[in-house]
Amino acid sequence: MFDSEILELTASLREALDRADIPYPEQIQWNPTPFRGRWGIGTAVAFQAAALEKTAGDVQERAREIASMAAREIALPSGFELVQAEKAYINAYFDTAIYATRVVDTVLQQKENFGRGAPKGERVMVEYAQPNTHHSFHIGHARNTVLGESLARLVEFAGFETVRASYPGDIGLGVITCVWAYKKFHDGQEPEGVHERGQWLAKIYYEANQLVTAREGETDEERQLREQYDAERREMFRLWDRGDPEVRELWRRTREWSLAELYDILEMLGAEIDVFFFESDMDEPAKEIVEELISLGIAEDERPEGTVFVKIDEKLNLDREKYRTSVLLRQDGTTLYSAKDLALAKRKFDSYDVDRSIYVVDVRQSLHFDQVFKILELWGFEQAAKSHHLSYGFVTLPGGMMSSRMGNVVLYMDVATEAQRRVLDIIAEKNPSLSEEERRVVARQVGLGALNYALISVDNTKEIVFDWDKALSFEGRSAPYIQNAHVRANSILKKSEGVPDAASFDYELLEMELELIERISQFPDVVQRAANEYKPLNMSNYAYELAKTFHGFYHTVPVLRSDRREARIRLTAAAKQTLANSLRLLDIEPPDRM
RNA sequence: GCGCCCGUAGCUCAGCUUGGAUAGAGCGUCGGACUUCUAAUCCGGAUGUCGCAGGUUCGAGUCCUGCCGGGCGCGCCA
Repeated sequence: MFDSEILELTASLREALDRADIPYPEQIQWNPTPFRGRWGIGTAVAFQAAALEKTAGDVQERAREIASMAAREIALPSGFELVQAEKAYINAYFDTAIYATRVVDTVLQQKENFGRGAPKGERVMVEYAQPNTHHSFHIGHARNTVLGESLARLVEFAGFETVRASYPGDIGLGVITCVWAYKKFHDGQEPEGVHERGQWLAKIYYEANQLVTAREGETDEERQLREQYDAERREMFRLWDRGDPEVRELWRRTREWSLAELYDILEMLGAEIDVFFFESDMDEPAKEIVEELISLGIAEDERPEGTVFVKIDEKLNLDREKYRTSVLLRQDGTTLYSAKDLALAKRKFDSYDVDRSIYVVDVRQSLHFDQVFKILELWGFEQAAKSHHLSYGFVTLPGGMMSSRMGNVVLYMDVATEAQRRVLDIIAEKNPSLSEEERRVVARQVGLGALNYALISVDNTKEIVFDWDKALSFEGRSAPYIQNAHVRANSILKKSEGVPDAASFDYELLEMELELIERISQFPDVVQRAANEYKPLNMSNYAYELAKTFHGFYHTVPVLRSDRREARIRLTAAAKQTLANSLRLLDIEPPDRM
């Protein structure tokens, strides 16, 4: 927020060093000073300068000399009240009256747009929420969706034109296995209720997989039956591939049940998807693309004896195996997911003018996406360089991996329901004055928020072992902690009867006021950083720090009954706004009461 | 065998991409603060070979190399 002043300061520092004929690196890096109760920036450039001189003396000693000389020589730029050397660091302290006013005024002027970046002139597509149909949405899918939605909000807010894409896996042998079992054992049945129906279908999926999976010590009879079932489902997949009307209709109907459930959950999660791609729609284009790749000499065709594949390492002339071989078509000519992802990527680039393409998909598919991006590169798509697989570790259970096929999953709906139930319990105890309606709203905001925060606030590279109490923590480092800060700010503002139009911060700010203002001022930079690194975790860390600072402020700095009432009301309003903006970028709602 | 990821306090994790001032949180634990702007909060105490070993550097939790431990992946599942 203080770019021009920092530029001026840097220029002044450069001049001072030039005059003394001291070498220094091209980039002069300023960092916040680490001292509490003071607000400024510092640089360690004196160390680098001393090292660059390469004289025989002690670098530490020389760095101190340079720092104190430079601090003396620097003309005090506007907006700073002091430049001084501390050890070998050159520190510049802000004129807090000027900056406090600027920060608070900016927030209150820009409101929900505070922190929004300038348009970047690039279009980003974020693909997330790719659950398979005929399964049910579990907590692992929730991690994916919340991560993707938060990322989409971040890149959009940072200034990218953003397209949200979902890519449900609505076809494949797994899907057909479920359709097969439905027809064979449950033909014509259909339970009431979107989620009941979806979960019922997921149960059939699980049961079907039991029937076609080999068990230890099975009898000949059992084995025969299993092989018969397996043949039946594969036959059904072939019929689907040929467009058999009856199979297609059965598939379409059951598919709708899963999609209805998905749409409902996406709405709960606040994810407004702009475009749905379906795996089944990529089937035909994928076949065409494979033919093109064969004719270009990129893919090799060994049908009917073998498959169609790309030997990527060989094409790239790598001597080590890294990207290996990607198989595009089965021996029988049916498409594999690699071929379908190539078709999807092409559609994104050609029909949606995407400059950057982000895929939020779990870490198991890392090799797959490395392969897809390399094939796109070989094929001549320059956007391949700006395609990024945002991988994340899976959500496991204390007993091990979740698997729809094995039927041991924690369903998102169950967690969401329990989360809201727990919030209602706490409200009953702590805030019984809330109306029924308010309780319902708060339970949703806080319950779902807590879960979202638990999923975002762990680095995407790490696995999450799902634990009910940890995922639904309402204390400490959690969404409710941050939401509570927002509620407290709101509560002060409700009693203040309006926010003054202007106020001066030209007084000796208390340590906690200063920290709060400084923290608020960092928000726009955090937005940019999180968006550039595709890392919602940065924002979740910031939101917690901001809330922590506000809670500290709340306890130690009186607002309404103080002689700095006007300034502090404005500061409280700015804090509330920044908390709200931060929470929204995390796909968490900021409640006014809780 | 090859590739990717992880290893920081008793537990769960930030910090590493951009090297910089005493390595931080939460949970748990011990002790304090509610007739006060909502205690889903705050304040204080205790706890660290930052996996190990080298290297680069004035300076390494952060960068490089090797090793150890764990996870995941590696031609017709997605």
